[in-house]
This record gives sequence, structure tokens and C-alpha cells, in this order.
Amino acid sequence: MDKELLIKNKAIQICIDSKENLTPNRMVVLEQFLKSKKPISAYDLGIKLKTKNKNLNISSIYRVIDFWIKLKIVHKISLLNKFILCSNPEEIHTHITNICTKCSDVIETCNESMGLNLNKSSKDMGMLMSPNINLEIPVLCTNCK
Amino acid sequence: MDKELLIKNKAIQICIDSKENLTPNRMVVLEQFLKSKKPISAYDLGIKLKTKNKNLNISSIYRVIDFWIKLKIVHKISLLNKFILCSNPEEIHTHITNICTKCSDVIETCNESMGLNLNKSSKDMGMLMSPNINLEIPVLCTNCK
DNA sequence: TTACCTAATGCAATAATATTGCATTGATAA
DNA sequence: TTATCAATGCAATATTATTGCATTAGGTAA
Repeated sequence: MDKELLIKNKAIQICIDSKENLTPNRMVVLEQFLKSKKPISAYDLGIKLKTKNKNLNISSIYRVIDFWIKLKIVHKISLLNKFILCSNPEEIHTHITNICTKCSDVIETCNESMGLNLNKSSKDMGMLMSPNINLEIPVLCTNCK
Repeated sequence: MDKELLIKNKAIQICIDSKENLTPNRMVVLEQFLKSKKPISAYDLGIKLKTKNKNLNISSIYRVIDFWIKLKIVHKISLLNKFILCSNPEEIHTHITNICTKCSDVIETCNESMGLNLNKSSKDMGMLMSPNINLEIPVLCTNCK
């Protein structure tokens, strides 16, 4: 089974487990995310769906995206104001998103020890790191460097 | 000499060293940043300046902010779409910005070893971490946790 | 000084991203 | 059937950011 199908099944499972409704809108948005290798903006996602005769209002799109973010299936990449599928949903850990500043390619790496280090660093300052955070690291990817 | 004055002098020095022009607009924006303990949006900064009879156009504000960002005096906090003075300008290293998700308070910590670790992690994936990056970590601060 | 050059700024329109309130729909349960 | 509630549609609006072009200000050469 390829990776996309795996993620898709996982997403559906998480949705069911959370007793949430897997509506048609939520499904088409999920599938669009599965097809997007790069982060995509809410508006661009809307345009993509439109070409498939799925015309969602922008507010619905944002709401659906928020839904998937809540379930930790989708990440917001604040650096780009775009969204992308989480490559490793479900597990609670620190996500590290390497974002190529040149081509916007994203590679997600989940380095537990890094998460722990960051956590310790925050604690030393008396702060509490949120669980399941997503760290955005500007990099140059293999192709662009 | 208190910390703000220190940062101010450093900023001015960096500006001179870079042979850049320290214009009145750039100065008032810098001073507003020095007064803002929390990240501030470009528009809010404009409003603040307006109350001081300094009426800058929004495009000028963005340009001045970009100017200070270029000199590494100001950081953009992408998580909030706001800007804040760098607490530790000039030195090239990994900046770690802890952002309280409740009150938006920001504490910047510069942990060199963390930067090195992240760098290594990126390298392992064949990517090159940009120098002088700013990492945004969602936390709960001392007061809010 | 004057003329010129360039960086900085002003101005106003527009783009891009995101949120809101309220109406409507559709599924489910009583 | 009726009541309820989550999801969605709709359209206005808010927020953030950029752009092209005109104008200004400050420095330099003649």
C-alpha cells in the first residue's frame, strides 16, 4: 500500500475514532491535500476543487481545513500562509517542517530528541511547550542548494 | 545602561556599519518597536505612530520594517503575522522565539546547541539550514500555564 | 549655487489571506 | 412528523501585504 493511501486511511480512521462526520466536503478537501505535494493556500485549494466541479465557498474551505488541523491531519505552514498534509499524523510529537525558501518544497522530519531538547529549553525559561507543535525551519533543499 | 538603550545603540551602529540611511521614518519605527514588549502588526504600528502625529503610509511602514528585518534588528513572527524587535541582534545564530499561545508574550532564547542540532538534522536529510533563522515555538508562558 | 541622481517616501489601488453573521440544508433522534 | 444540531452557503467585511507610479529629500558633481 502506498504512502498516500496509508495516510488517507489513517485520516479516515482518526475521523471515525473522534466521532466526527466525514462529510463530502471534508473528503474532497482531504483528497486534494493528498494530491498536493507542496503546501497549498486555501484559495488555491478552492480553485483546484473548482476545476473538478466541486465549488466550495472560501469560508467552507477554511472551516474544513480547520477541521483537519484540529484532527492533526493537516498542518498550517505559517511561513507561507499555506497548508499541507501531515506526513505523520496521530502520534503526538514535535513535527519539524523543513521548508525550502527557494522552491517551497517541504520535508517533514519528526525528531523526538529534538522535541525533547526544545521542551527542556522552554522549561528552563519557565515555559511550557505545547504538545504536537509544528516547527518551521527555513532551509535550502537538495535540489536548490 | 538599560537593555532598550543597548539594543537601540546596537541597531544604530549596525545601520551605520551597513552604510544604510538612518531616516526619520526608520528611527520612529525603531523607537516604536523599542517600546513594544509584544509583537505588533504593521497596521497597529501605524496607528501607534499616528497618535504621535507621525503619519506613515502602510507601504512605508512595511518597507521600513523590511529594512530592519534585513539588518536583523526585527523579526517577523509568522505565527502571528506580527513583528518584534530582536532581543539579540548582530550575532549570527539560531533565534528561538517562544510565543505564548494565550497572551502572545514572546521570550526569545538563543540556544546555540539547539541551532547546531537542528542544523545537523537538516543536513541528515540533505538540506541546508539557512543561517540566522528564527524558530517559533508555541508555548504557555509562566503567567498563563 | 545649480543641476542631477538616487534612495526614500507618499499615495491609492489592489491583491491575498482570513473571519463573521446569518440563512439554509440535511441528517438524526425523539 | 417535528425538533435539533452540525455543516454548509453566501456575501460582506476584516486583516495583512504588495504594487506602480509620482513626489520629495539629500547628497554629489559641475
